[in-house]
Amino acid sequence: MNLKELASKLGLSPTTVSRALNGYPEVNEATRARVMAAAKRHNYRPNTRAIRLATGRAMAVGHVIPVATRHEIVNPVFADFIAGAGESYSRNGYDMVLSVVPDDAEEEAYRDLRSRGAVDGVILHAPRMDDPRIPLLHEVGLPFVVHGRATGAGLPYSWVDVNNRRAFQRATEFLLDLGHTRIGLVNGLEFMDFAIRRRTGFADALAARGLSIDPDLCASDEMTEVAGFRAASAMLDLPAPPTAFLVASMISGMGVRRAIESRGLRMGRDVSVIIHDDDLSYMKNGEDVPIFTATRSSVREAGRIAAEMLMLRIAQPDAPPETRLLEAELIIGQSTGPAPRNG
Amino acid sequence: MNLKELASKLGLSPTTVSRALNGYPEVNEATRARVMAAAKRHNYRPNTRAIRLATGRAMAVGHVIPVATRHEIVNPVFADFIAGAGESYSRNGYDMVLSVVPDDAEEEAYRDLRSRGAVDGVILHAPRMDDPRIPLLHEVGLPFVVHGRATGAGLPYSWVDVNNRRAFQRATEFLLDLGHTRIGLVNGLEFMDFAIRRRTGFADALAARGLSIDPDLCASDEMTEVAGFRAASAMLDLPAPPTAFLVASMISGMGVRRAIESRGLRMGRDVSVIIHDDDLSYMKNGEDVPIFTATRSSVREAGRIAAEMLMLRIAQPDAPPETRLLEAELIIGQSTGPAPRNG
DNA sequence: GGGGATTCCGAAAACGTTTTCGGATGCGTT
DNA sequence: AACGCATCCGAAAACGTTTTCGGAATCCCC
Repeated sequence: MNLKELASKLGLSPTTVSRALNGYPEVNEATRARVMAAAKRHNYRPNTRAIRLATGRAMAVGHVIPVATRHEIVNPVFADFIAGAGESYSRNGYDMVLSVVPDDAEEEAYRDLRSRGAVDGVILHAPRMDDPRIPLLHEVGLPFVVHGRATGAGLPYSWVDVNNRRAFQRATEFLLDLGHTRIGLVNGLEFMDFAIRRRTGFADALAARGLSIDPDLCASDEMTEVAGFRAASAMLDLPAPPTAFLVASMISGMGVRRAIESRGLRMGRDVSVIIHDDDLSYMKNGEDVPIFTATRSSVREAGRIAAEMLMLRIAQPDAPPETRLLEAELIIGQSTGPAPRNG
Repeated sequence: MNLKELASKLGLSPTTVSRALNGYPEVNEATRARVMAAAKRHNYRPNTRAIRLATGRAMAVGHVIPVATRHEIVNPVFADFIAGAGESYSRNGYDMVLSVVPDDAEEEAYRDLRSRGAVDGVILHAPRMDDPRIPLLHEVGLPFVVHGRATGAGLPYSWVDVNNRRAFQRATEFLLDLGHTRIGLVNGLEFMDFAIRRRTGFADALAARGLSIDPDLCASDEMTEVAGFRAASAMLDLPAPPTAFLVASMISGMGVRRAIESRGLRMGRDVSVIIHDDDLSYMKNGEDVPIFTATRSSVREAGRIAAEMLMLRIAQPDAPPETRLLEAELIIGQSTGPAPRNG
């Protein structure tokens, strides 16, 4: 059932039917009602392909996800962000298209999406320092919103991000208040912008108490269970091991916990741990009482917000960039306690 | 730069340029080369929207992911499957569109995708027993491939699945061979088809040794860390606790491990654990030597295969359904050992 | 009852491709 | 020289909408 058929069934022109369905004012309310009823009865749905060609809009937004060797982006955090964004899209009649490409073809993928006219805008994931994708997207004129920030990007752009610096600063202060002075940082990859900011927050809090970073107590790696285990193990085997850890994610945190417990130590008593909790639907940090003390910020909510922002930008491409800084809350769980007396 | 402009720049008709670029034989090789060169020079890319309208194909496949109350599908396993499928799609010039909808609107979402002409086919996720979506997709005539199987579906359909029954049967036999007789099953939700099959494999192996299932040693819940912890805790607190666990996923397994260790027991010595390992990129089961003994099957690979199958079906909608049963391998890690003498 | 404004609707162009149908040219064969 | 057959190319229709432009009623107001 297409527009022409529906129109002839109603004894109207396609023009009028189209206008009736799209809420244009220049159509009699009586005939509009008649058209609506007929459309519902024959469950007519306008052909997306034709709409897209006629209007010149794709009514779709893209997420390109690089894959393979270097750095794995397909992680649970990403999945939850996507889910949040997807909710916003479908509420607004947009489609979400995911483009999985080898990581050396990412820039090409953006150009491609743009010139093929497959999407109206994109979300940029996992920004790095001086991220080349930002000037690229400006150049090709594709509206975009960044999830995170990219230190060093010359041009202004829209972003939504968690206040990572502040979150880790507060977490560090909390540990310091408990008497911990040797704190291990199990960070994400430090070419990622968020990891840099977290490290800064960590360093700032230490500096404010006259302490400085011990390079032996800093690790930077993928946020996997195994990497967390490896990093924590190395630090715990030091002559002067840390009494507390600041950890980049829930998953890394599980590895850290395993390292602690496999040495016969108990988390929360012998060694304290604070993680960053993205509030993932499939990785809840406990039920009523949190397992880990954590800095928490829902990445799913961030996805919703980023999507809304992007659709707004698409509607008004010349509006000034919008930014949104989300504060993480510090929630107290069972994984922290006062520093042991004679560490 | 569109086709008409490129054609006039070359002094050719749009027809010829189109044919040259799409490899049709009725064009002189010399002019084809000239066209190709010009296309590359002006980096012309045909407009997807126009192609879709002209050819009547969407060159896109859909994944609808229900979200909200009932059952959370946005999990790491899903993410890895998507990544695998996405690789296949982009290699073949297909787009992947994700439709995130409230779970009571899932059927409507399929009808919508179909009648709007937004996709050429879909992948069906997380099939349940007597899944109503299978007859629905048959009815609306949308090519599809199921990830998993749905016991009770009357009509034939294409699927790719892991041999879950056999995997859990083998794992159970392995534990029995080690002398374990009280084995706890920490299963997924048992309205999901794969969970039913795993339970069957478990029961079959027990029955073959003259044992039967103890209802107290069976749990069925979401595959989260918390749920795994809860289930294992309950069983370990039984008067006659299990000496081994069979666990549905890596994440549940971490909860089980936490339950074991929080009781001062050691996994692999006091209590054995076998998990199912989907070989997730972000949840590797150890590096060189696996942490958990596991039945392993790459869900990413399953995604690749399912995508290939779907694109084939789209090309030949009348071909008979194709099926693909993947065997899981049993890999030995550090989480299993002989049953303790006096359990 | 004549004028302009308002209301409602339709014909046709446009979006950028693919595809059908046919036409022109050149070549080999009789 | 006539014919058939490849070979190569173009005009125009088609895909299913939206949108522009205009036209015919009807209404309102003096």
